Amino acid sequence: MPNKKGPFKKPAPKPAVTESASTPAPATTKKSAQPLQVVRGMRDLLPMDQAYWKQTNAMAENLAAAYGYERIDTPIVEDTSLFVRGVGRATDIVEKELYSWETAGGESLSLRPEGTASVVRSYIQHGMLNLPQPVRLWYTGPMFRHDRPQSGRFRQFYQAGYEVIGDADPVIDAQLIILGWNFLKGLGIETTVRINSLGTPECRTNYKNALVAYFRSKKAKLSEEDKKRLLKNPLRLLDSKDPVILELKAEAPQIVDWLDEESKTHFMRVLEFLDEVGVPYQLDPYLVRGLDYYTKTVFEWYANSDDQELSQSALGGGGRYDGLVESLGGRAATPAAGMSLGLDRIVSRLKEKNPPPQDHRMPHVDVFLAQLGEMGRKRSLALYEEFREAGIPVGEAFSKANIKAQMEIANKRGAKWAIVIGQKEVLDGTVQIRDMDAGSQEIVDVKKAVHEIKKKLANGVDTPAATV
RNA sequence: GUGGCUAUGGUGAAGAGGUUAUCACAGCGGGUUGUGGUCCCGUUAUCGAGGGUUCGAUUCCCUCUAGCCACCCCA
Repeated sequence: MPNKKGPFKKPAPKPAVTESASTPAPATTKKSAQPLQVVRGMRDLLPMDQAYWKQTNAMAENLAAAYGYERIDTPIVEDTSLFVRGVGRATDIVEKELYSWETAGGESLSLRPEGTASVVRSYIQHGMLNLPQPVRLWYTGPMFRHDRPQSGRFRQFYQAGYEVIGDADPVIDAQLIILGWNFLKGLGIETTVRINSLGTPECRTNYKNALVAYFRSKKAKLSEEDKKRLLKNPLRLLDSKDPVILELKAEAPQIVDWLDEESKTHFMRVLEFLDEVGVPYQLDPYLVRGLDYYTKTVFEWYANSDDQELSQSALGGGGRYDGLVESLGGRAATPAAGMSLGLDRIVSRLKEKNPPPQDHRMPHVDVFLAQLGEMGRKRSLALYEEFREAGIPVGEAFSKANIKAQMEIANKRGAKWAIVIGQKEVLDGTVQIRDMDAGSQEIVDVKKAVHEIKKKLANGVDTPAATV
């Protein structure tokens, strides 16, 4: 629609149509409509999975602190040209996966498909080159790619990324790899890094030429698809699964042989650093990555798994991008490197490793208030505040009248004590404290209820914390 | 974007061209009206949406939507 300003724009009042009067039509009006559901490739992160996300996000934050990264948040929406110039026009990410639209003002905007371009833009825009170098920044948030959904592949997915801008030393590359490796290891996911070097743009061009020349000589054997790729992005031929290519690949020139001395040394040193720390890696001469900005080191983490199916997709990746700052308008050539981790995939691994309990657990409380009658309910409502202020985890089911139902909930929530307040207790100014394990009850002055529970909590054996 | 497979209550499953669509778990309500974790009973689906074939479709066909798998590619 040409005039549409955005998804939240209130629709202009239509000339009175009879259908829905003043109230918005409830979903139940017509049963014939397609049920409402999430947009393709999008998903809800449900309560039952939040513990895994929390754990993952905590890891991201802790490692950021441990390695000296500062948090940065950039907008989800950027000028389309940022990604065209940054990620590369001919990449799949830009060519077919970018969520782009034109605003009423005629700007072309896009949802970020990755984080690095934005961070570099911010680095340039805010003159971070005047900060002590290198600048280490980390971020986390949703990314968007209009891809065909599959398991572990969403159109909105989450990444945590770490960027080091302003330093050319190979130790930076190595430490990024170590960080990611520790990230995954800390969550119980053992990985191996696949690593390669693309060299400088010059090496890459030379190599590309050699590669094109090689495949040209075999052109007769190539499929139409591969011929196209030969023209557009010959490096992509290397990760083709086409058996013909796989066969030809064995004889094809390898990038390592085309690296200049400096790139070669850089690469060797990265590997030496990895050896030093004992991070397992695997040289992969065909690892290319789908973003144009990479130079020299590129890498991806793959889970060590006997299940080959699952080990197909990378859990994260990154590399050096020495030319990006300059190509996005930075004043000087500024070396940089970074990496990002796929949180959705990590969370799904975590969940596989530690399946959630079958029964949906309600949040644990120490004390549960069970009330009877209107007076009891009022007194409980007030007492609830006392417990809350005292910092004692307390639960309630004030909307239930039936005490049996309330006791059931108290039990489900793992309360050690239930406090029963009915009409009788209100009149006496007391409460009954029921020990849920023993089944015994005692009568206590209502004013001493909180104090009494505190005492019990203090000398009672610490209840085994019901985590997750 | 291309091809294939799938779609039954909140979840996981079973089912047959035709009177009340089966089972388990969860949820809610109850078991004579002030007490839990066991037990018993009740209750929750116009079988993804739209259309077609048929006397009749949830079951057959088409389209759409979504998920999964492969390709493409990546996180």
